[in-house]
Amino acid sequence: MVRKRLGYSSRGHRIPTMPRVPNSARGKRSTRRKKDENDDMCAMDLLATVAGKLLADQDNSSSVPNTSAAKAKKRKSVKEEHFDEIPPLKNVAMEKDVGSGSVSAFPRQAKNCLAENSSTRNGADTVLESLTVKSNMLAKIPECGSYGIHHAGSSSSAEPEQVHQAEPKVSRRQADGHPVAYGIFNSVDVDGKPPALVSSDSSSCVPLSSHDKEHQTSSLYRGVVQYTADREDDENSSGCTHPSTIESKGCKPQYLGNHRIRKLLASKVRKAARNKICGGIPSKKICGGLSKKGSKLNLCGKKMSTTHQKVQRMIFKKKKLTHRTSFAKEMLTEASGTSFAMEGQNKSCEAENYHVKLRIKSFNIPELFIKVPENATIGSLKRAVMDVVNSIMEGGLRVGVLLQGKDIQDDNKTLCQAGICHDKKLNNIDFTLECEREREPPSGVIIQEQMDFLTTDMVEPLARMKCEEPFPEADVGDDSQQPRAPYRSRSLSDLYSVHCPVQMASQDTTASSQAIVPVSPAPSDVGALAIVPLCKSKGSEVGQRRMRRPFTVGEVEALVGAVEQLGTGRWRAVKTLAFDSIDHRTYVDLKDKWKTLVHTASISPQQRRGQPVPQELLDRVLLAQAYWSQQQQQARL
DNA sequence: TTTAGGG
DNA sequence: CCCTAAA
Repeated sequence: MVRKRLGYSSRGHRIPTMPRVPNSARGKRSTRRKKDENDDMCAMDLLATVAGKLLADQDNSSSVPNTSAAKAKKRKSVKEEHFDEIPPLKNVAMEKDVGSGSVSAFPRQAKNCLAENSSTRNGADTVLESLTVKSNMLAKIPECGSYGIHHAGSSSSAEPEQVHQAEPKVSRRQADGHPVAYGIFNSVDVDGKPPALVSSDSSSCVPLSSHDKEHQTSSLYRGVVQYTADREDDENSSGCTHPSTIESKGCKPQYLGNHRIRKLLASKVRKAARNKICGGIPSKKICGGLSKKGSKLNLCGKKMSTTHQKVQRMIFKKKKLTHRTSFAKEMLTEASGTSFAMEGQNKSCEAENYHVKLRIKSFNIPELFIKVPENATIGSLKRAVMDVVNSIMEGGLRVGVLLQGKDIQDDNKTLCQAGICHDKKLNNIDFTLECEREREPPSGVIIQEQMDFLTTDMVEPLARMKCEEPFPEADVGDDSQQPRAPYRSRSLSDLYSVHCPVQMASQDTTASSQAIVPVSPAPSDVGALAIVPLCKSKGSEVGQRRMRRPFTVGEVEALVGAVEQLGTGRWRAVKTLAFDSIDHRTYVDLKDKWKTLVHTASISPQQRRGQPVPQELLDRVLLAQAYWSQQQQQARL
């Protein structure tokens, strides 16, 4: 019998008579995420939804304004609208110190259409088409990578969250889709030195992420953020400064009537969210000099307002902002000079190691749309902006690397392997900052209050926003080797080791993203996890795509062993047997992995990608696959 | 909820 | 990995 041949008999495997018996019922994650959407929904709605989610974050986090708590409570609603056309009329500059309010912005979704399409601006009043914000921001990046913003002015040092609270809340709903990119840093020098760090002076830092809040990082960078309006496309201007008018261009399909489209959209959203997430927009790229396109998020007012509507439906003005942030150019102290954000240099010649020198001068931020009533104060507007910015940052960031437009996802690959060598020209490298976090939007949210709040003049001295530099970036500078992964370290591995009996192969997950990503720690090893701060928080947003976590050799080994024993039709059992403690591997994942293993085993080694799986395991895969396939057939008969 | 497969 | 039809 086959069994014999395989040696299964020795193990006492039983023949699976019923391969498909489900064992336990543990569910994993639900698969269906988007169902909510109505068919009818148009893209706008979707966007709105996303935006709402994003906003929600803000709400949570934001809280009290420094100035007065009371005020804080009031909220204004800010909505973003999609008004496209609006050229960036005004720029609002936030001055560093000025006290200010925070403004919440809504990210625009890149997705499409939404906002952009609509071209009308509303009231002319509106006004802020584009905001240019210049501020010094300190962002902190929590360990997680989330950024904290500090507001200086306010007296307080606020605890992190507080800073804004007062601000109007923005309801965000959908944010998912887009990642928000913030420009956070100004420049990163490869050398690793962060440009000037600003200490948080007066300002207190407020971590964006509300949850984590605690993190404060040490180094802060200051940067100037400019928002320019760009569309998603904006190509990049290196200068970034140009505000572009946004027209509806970005939008593509406005209305998706079909199912298919919707689906697509949804998935795109999801993806976007994942990647960018918070922002909603697609990730932005950060390019050094070149601008990349900033993504925009749009929040659609419709949904958002739902709740809000409640009270006052104020008239909001819409603003569109796009921003690009060029982070503090000032900061660049050292670097200054070059316009490019990134440069590859050969400096390495020096020797030692070949280091790739990269400079990230600025990051682009997606467009933000804010709606505020005409009678709102400037302070409130500022606050709203701040809010938005904070919310964006709260989520935690993920850094992505694009080489010639292609996203390099293999975190284990060395720069050199990826084509980023000291001796090459690196004019095609882009970095993306994506917001990781997802939160649920509080639904209705606060809009009205915000309004009130607007009224008040609270101007708090938030004046400056400082952005701390995220570690990753810093790292980048330093070691050319892997720009992106600061924390990386092995948090994942650690986790694994803990949970999984199997040893993880050496995988070095360097990817920053991983580091950032929340990993659900097993209860037991929390400590290990700590390293990875993520904000994952509970639910990720709906749309988020899970982070890619390649199977390690150890996992493959465990999978193969389990399948050998249980067969190929009992994934739930396999999960329980070998991956019970590994939360992020669902039985569907195991099934999928098995599928790929079978495929991998059947192709030539040269065609295989990723970390090589020992041939011995692949042989077992084929054997087990053959054996169990036969068993299933017999069972059928 | 699981399986099983296509995408 | 995601998404879903079936079971």
